[in-house]
Amino acid sequence: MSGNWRPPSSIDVARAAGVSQSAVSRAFTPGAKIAEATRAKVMAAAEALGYRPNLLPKILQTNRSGIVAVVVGGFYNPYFAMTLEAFSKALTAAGRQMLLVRVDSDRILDGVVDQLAGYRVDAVVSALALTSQEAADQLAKLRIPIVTLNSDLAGDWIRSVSSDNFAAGEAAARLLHERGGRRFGFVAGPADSPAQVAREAGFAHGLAALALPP
DNA sequence: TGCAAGCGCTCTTCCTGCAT
DNA sequence: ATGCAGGAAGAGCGCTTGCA
Repeated sequence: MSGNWRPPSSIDVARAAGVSQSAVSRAFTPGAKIAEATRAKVMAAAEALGYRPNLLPKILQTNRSGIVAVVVGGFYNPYFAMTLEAFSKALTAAGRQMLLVRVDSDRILDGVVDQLAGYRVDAVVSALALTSQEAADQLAKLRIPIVTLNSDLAGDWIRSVSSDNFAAGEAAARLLHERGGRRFGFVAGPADSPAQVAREAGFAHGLAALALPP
């Protein structure tokens, strides 16, 4: 294996086919005007060399990669796997590709914003929450839309699917009380999870409203 | 159909200023 | 005079696209 090896470029194909590099580009561009004979020569040369167009320069020019980053915190939850499968099918059907990014945190994706910006992804989808305004601003500056869960941050480039965790906590306290419960415990989730904090606060508030000890 | 500009980034080369 | 560090400038990457 030579360290200097590189895949064939459009220039290599052009040289082999006896046409210009731009003719090769047109041959691979759907709808571009090019004589059938020229296209056939280009395709034959491309086949012989094993040429496949490099998408990176296009990303360079258009600033659009066609890639949607999906950020996950782990695969321990079967719900994530099911969601991923459905999501990747939908993306493929829409002519997009999926970049799967795993972060160490189970709840917060702020730490990978730099990385995502570097890949020039078209959008970010995550079940993790975006918690810092700084990270949100960075994505907004690059005009990268993000769809996330349970983020309080708002902006033109952020869409968040949220549940009212505080109200859910209150409702849980009320329901348990209605079913005859008199002494309550709370099995808490991770302390750095905004959803967990809101649920716990809502639960405590619900108990207080019922004049019950926490 | 070909030429050439331009996209954003990295790497290399060249130049300048400073310390020894 | 020499060596080093830092900054500026230019080349190169592979492709698309406007124009001739």
